Amino acid sequence: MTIYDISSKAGVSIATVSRVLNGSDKVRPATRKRVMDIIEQYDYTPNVFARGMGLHSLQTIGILCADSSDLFLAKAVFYLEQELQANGYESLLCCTGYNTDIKKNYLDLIVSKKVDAIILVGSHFIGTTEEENQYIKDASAQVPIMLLNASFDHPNVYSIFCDDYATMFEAASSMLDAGIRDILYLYNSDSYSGIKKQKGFQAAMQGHGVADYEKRVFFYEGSLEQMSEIADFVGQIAQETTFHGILASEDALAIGGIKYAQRAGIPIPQGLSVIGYNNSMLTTCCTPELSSVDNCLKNQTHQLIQTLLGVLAGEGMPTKSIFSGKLVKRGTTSF
Amino acid sequence: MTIYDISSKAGVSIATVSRVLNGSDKVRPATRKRVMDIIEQYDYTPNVFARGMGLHSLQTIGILCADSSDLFLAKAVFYLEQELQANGYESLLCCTGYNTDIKKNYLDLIVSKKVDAIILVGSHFIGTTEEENQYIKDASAQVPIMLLNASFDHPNVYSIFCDDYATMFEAASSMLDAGIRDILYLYNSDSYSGIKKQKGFQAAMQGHGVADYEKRVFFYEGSLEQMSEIADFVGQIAQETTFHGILASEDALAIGGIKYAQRAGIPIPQGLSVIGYNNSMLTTCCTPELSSVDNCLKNQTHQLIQTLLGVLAGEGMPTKSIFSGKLVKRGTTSF
DNA sequence: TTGTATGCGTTATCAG
DNA sequence: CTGATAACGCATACAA
Repeated sequence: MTIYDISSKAGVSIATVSRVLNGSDKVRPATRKRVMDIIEQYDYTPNVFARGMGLHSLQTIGILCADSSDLFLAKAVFYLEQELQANGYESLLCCTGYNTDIKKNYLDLIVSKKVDAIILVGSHFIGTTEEENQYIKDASAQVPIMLLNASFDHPNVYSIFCDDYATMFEAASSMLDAGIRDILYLYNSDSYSGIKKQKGFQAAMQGHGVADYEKRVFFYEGSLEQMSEIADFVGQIAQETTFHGILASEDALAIGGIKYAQRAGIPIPQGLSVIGYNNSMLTTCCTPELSSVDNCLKNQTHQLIQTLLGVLAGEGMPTKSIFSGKLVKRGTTSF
Repeated sequence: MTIYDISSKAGVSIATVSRVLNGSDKVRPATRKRVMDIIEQYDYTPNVFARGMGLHSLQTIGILCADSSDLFLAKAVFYLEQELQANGYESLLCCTGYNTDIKKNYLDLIVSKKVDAIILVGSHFIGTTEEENQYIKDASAQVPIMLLNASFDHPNVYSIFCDDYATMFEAASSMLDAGIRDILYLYNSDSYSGIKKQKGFQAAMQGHGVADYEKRVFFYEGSLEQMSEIADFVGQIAQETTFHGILASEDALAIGGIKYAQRAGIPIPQGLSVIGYNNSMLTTCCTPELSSVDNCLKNQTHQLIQTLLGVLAGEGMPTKSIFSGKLVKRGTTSF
């Protein structure tokens, strides 16, 4: 079934069929109905390739993320795909892994697929040097780039993110205000957002006059799927560092802290306060349940798609949309 | 940049450029090099739409799943995407949700996108009646259908799954053999795989001469992200049913059981044994850690892609690939 | 081994 | 409002 078959069966030209297909208002209702009937009767669907050639678009958005099985990223991808679908766009998903060099290749690849825009999910795609980010500039010359949970200043690049610095600053401050000054900071990523969080923590500690805060920051290298190993890690730290609070850049790390405390017989939150980040489903898995920072992912993804639709429609859209997270208090904190 | 530009710059015809592009061996090495140099110099990439029209393929596989943020499905999607990517295929992701009617529309949609094959992730796509599954038959007339964690007999449909019946039978049997006969079975899905698991449980109970096993099966309706609500649910059951073992069709449900026990002051595993399913990251979040059934998802996805590649290459491939899961013993069981 | 000509199924630009 | 026709960029059968 092609547009020619339909046109001959309906007794019109292919141009008219095309107009009906694309919802042009310059078709007489009677003609439209006649064509529509044939289309439905034969269950005709336009060939996407031919359509792509004409439109230079397939109504498809490329989604790049490091690891779609990561709790946070998976949720982001899910929300994005749902909203895109609702607006008539398909999603081409690419999982790049965390290797920097490979990301560039994937971006090139997906650009060559003629997607209408590209969404970079998570802050792993933004490096600290100009050179590292050159590949994003290059891609942005071809197609709009949307950043979720990251920020980058460049034409045709739109950033939607949570102000992780301020949010972590507040989380740390609330713990400090509660009189807990010997806080451990656990993190596992030096991504754009990871660095912001850490700076927020440090600023809060500094602001409260805590001197040795730099020695209280620990990087965890292992997998976030093995909480007991994270607990081991915290246990090692505990041998040479005293702490009564844990702030983590990821819920999983915080859970490792809780597990350590349970092993060591430290009561939570009396002997140790713990705050996680992302407010994921993990927060309700442990006992007591984990207080965590909600970075309002759903709002972010919604804003991102709205911005994207605006950009594609040629409207002027904000280059940056900044949200602020908030602490969701549960059983691992008493303040 | 088109194939015409390259051909004129290289002083050859577009046919030769096309041959170079497609790795035909009927090109003189010198000519090939000359063309390749121009291609690289101008960073030329063939237009995917035009190529698609010629080849009737975009080297793209459609992936349908109900919810890509579900722990199990997310991992499956991740593994699949990685392996497809490694074999030169792109992934078009669609999250359908759990509504049956909507699934059909999505499948039609993705078929119309001319994907080379479709992977249905999870058993939610298979119904119990012929009529429910008609949409799969229809789609299979157009393109190969791959089922992950489900089974369906039809030409051009390939099933890769874990024998959930036998696996759950064994898990239940091991608990029964340990002398625990008052077992609670928790589940949250009547999908193909969900039914198999439940039947496995029932067969084991029956085989061990437990009479009232049908009254010990409970369906949980709520979200799997709120473990405390699951714990509430288990608490309600406990008011009228005695049990010393819990078998769950999902890790999250099992964790709800653990949380209930912690609240009620029941020691695990002394007073209650718990076994989950999927062996997800949740198993290491709780204390004690959750014994769970590993359904070897990674092996399944690998086998699926191998089968798919074979099918696309026109080779004869097994219609069904069946794996068997195994119980990973952790702290919530003592046998 | 290379070149020519044609088809692929649309969309879009003109006339009418 | 409708129809003819020219792109669109590539693959490929057929010629040379």
